Amino acid sequence: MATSDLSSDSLDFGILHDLIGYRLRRTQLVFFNRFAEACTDLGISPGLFGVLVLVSRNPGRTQTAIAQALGNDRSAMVAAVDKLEKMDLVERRPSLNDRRSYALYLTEHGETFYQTIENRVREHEQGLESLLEPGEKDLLIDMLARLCQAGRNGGV
Amino acid sequence: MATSDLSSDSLDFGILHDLIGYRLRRTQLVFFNRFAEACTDLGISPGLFGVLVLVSRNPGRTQTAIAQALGNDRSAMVAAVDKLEKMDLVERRPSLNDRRSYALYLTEHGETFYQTIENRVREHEQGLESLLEPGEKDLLIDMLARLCQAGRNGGV
DNA sequence: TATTGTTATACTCTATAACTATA
DNA sequence: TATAGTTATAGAGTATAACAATA
Repeated sequence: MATSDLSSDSLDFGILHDLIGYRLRRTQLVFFNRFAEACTDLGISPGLFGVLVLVSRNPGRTQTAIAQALGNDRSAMVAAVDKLEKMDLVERRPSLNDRRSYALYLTEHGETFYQTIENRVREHEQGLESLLEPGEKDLLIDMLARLCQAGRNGGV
Repeated sequence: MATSDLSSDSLDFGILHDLIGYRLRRTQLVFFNRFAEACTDLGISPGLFGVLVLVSRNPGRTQTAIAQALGNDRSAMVAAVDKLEKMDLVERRPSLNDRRSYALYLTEHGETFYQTIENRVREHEQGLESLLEPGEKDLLIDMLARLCQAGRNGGV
């Protein structure tokens, strides 16, 4: 194979490298994969981790409340809570004032497990954060939060 | 329904709001949905747009070369190129020096179409970019590019 | 009538393995 | 033997529609 063909040298990305959306997608994929590497032995995906955080910080909320906060459909919560319940991390308790809904709580094991995985996630975050200059992370988070607000309305 | 229950007030996101990965996921979802709104009538998803850009800027490359540049598996390119070919935007030409592979080119219609959609995407980008202060976009792109490099090796 | 949890369903995206024809 | 394109397949992730129980 000659090196003069068109198969091996780097490609021109044109507008792609200047598009926030494209950069977001690629970077988010990196974070997702790195998260999976860091937490796969614990059986927790980024999505499940989000549920754990919200249940930990907001015990007693319903599945729908957690789903709405995370921006997911409530139907997606069923399998997620099923999985977390089978792992003995979360439990559904009958809601006191509304017999249609469950109140979600971390189990005793879930509380200690949560500390473990939150530490793991903090380490994971700090590892990636080290690619930024001091103070840049806060600005990055702030910019992403502002861009996210475009999702709340149709206009810009 | 009383307002004193635990269903309606905003939730505590704990560590989640400080995690770059979580912010990336939410923001990327907003961009994806906005892109879809802007380009759904043209039948082009963000992924297909990436293929169009790379074929436009690098005519004659193979499917595998495009796939690798975009970080996708070769097998995913088959359906993508099939779709773009049915839309008369891209054509597979037999490769001159390797009868296993195809060389990808924009069709004549693809060239004019590409100008249309690139303009559409530029408008879309500028709309979201307006949520940032002047000069912030370049820094954002730069930070995302640095974070992306964590995907090229296992270390940090 | 509206809402909660649930089920069934489907659609996208993505990755893997195996096949063929070439190299 | 290795590679390009292809196919079949499977796994996430996500969304919609409809249902029973309850509000």
